[in-house]
Amino acid sequence: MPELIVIAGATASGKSACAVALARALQGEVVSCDSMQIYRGMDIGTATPGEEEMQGVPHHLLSVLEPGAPCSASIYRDMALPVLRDIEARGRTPILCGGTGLYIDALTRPMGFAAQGDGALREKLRRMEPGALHRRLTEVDPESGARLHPNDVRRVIRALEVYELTGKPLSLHREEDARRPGDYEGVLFALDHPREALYERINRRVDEMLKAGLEQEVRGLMAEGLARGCTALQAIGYKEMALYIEGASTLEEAREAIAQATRRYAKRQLTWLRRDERVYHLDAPGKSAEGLAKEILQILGGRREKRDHAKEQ
RNA sequence: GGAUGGGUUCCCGAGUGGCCAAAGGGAGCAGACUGUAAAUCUGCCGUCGCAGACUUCGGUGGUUCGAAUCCACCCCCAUCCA
Repeated sequence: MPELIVIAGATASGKSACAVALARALQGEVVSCDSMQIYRGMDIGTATPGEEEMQGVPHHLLSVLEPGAPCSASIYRDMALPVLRDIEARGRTPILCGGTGLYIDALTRPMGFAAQGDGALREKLRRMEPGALHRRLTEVDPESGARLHPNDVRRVIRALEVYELTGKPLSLHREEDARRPGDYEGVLFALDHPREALYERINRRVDEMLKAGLEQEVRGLMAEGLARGCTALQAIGYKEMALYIEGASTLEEAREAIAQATRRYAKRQLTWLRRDERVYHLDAPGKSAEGLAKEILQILGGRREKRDHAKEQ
């Protein structure tokens, strides 16, 4: 299984710059792994790197979907695999960079994602009350029933959906997946900051986004008549700005709400990364992107040595 | 100076004699996560802890078997009158 270098870490931890520095050192190209930067017209609020930040390094999977288009971990993987293979075919090193943990796993862990979502079926299930849904799941798939909290309606519905669509319980799909290899062996790096410092960086970044014209960006998207439930409008920064633009909040309230939602998001990312045993945690404070890239190269070198060693034995 | 309304645990906010360490929400912390993942969901949340104990509801002093809740005085805040 080929290795895939992944720059992970919470939002605002400095991933983009680090990925660029590493790409320059490795003759590599950056592949974004971000569920929101993938959308067109959402550059400011998602902190999509601009020309200058990219420093000539090719970037992929940024701004490639229409904001109204659906996306999912599975769709993302279908788009990312050919990109990764193309980069490799050209003799260059892909560097995955992004904060969407599930998307990272879609490429680096064996995940089948069973059946495609079925809107009508979901709609039908959504009409049932949560307790009944959960009881039904427990009947057809006791394992998933035990694993999922009755209030986790979204996942309960998905588990039921998978069963209805494939005739096989989700837990069985997961078991089968676990026996297959993933597409890549992920080598993940997280840029760690003390919590307070990270929150400080987030606050600063929100102010910068506002200054850079987030309001105009959101107005532009709204003018396109996006459906209220679409992916783009569930992005942090966008839903809050939409409220402000509609007059439901003040600008100051929107700013605070964005910063707060971003902090909570960062926290969830940290939880996700903490339980991922593959992650190399790098102390980021005070270090340049180049310095961090150098550390990563050292770790990669060490891994290679170990691996070659093992082969010789 | 007078009148009225208020001061509750990090914040907002319920609570008007025992069922109150005190509803609810927010924040914070921790966790989950297989086609919505920047989404969605869960737990903890005065202190120590096993039971239980201890300290809290602006301050002080009362009434009472018992007070965040009643009384007195005081301090602050808001609005109105002067």
